Amino acid sequence: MKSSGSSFYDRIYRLVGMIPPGRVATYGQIARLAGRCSPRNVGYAMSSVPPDSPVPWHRVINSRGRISVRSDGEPCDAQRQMLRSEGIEFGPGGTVDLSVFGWRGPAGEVSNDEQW
DNA sequence: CTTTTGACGCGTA
DNA sequence: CTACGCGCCAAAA
Repeated sequence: MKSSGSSFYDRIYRLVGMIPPGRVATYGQIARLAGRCSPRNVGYAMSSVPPDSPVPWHRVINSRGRISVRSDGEPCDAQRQMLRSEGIEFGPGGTVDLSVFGWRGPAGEVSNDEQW
């Protein structure tokens, strides 16, 4: 398979890449699944996500169900549109109902066929 | 090698 | 509901 072993970043990308459409995961969620309980690293990893990475980073938002903002200080409008396109609805203020669109985790995706 | 930063999480006020 | 501070780990300079 692949000479992975890049770093724990690769783990983040993989977890994010397994998020099903119409679902959103939080940084803390990814951080926990990644094995490291540092939500900051997840955000940092996302920001470090190269444009050639097949990682739907737009499906990763903060625990409050809000879209994160970049260093620019303004959230990516495109991200909100993409999530909206996937069937995710935003409440007043741009909040997402994690109780409905919150990703249950790899347990709800792994079909025993997905290998790491 | 050390230091700074970084798309966060959570508790408390 | 919002605002502030602390904690966390890793990568980049």
